[in-house]
Amino acid sequence: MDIQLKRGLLDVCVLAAIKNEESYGYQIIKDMKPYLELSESTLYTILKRLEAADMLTVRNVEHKGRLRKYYRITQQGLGRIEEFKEDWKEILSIYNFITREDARHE
Amino acid sequence: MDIQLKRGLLDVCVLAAIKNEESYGYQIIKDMKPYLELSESTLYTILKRLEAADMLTVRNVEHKGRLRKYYRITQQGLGRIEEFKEDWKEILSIYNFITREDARHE
DNA sequence: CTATATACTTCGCGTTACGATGTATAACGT
DNA sequence: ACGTTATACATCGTAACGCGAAGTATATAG
Repeated sequence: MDIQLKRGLLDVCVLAAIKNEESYGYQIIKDMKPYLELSESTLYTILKRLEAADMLTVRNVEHKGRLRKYYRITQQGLGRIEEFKEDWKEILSIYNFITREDARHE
Repeated sequence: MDIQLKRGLLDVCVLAAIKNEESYGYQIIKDMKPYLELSESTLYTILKRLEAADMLTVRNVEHKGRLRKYYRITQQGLGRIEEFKEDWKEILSIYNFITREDARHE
């Protein structure tokens, strides 16, 4: 899919991935893969951005000698998802504009 | 609306605005305003980009002492709109992922 | 013993939306 | 007569963002 189209969807998508239970980077990528593929560099950048914006909190966990950072969504993060749902109405209106047919040819 | 969400929509939106009949910059902004507001600097950048990509052709017209550039969509431009319709299916799938409810709380 | 999977990090690049600013004419209000 | 708004397009600099490339390090599978 077009890279530009993914923008704006990615942030909310990551929040949605941890909406119901905390998760960590590598797992998030796998969970989102069927819907949206994103590279590791992209995800970890997004996670840092969302943390800076208080959309999620981080918890370090030692797992089989490797570091795992578990991310949990905050109230603000949940609010961001709700905002997206509002924006979606506008997106639909734009979609209708793009796919509308010329009345003269109907 | 979130700026990022507009990306990827803008290009196709401009193409859609001239899909049925040629138009010029200032008019396009007015036509799109109910759906999507964009600044002049943004639009003219997009129009140049689309022209470079052979998505549209330009025709200079003298109108009341002012220059008007009429833009007409090409076959490639129409193809781009069709591509978007394909991408839309993926967008919907992402939307469903974002707005899905936790099964345990249903 | 080598390759793959797991897990997170950093750097640099290219694309892009936009505000600010500029140029120039016509129409409208008072 | 004069100022403001509308018309119409152009350029520049900035900041945000996605991603490929490369790095570090351990565990598991073939």
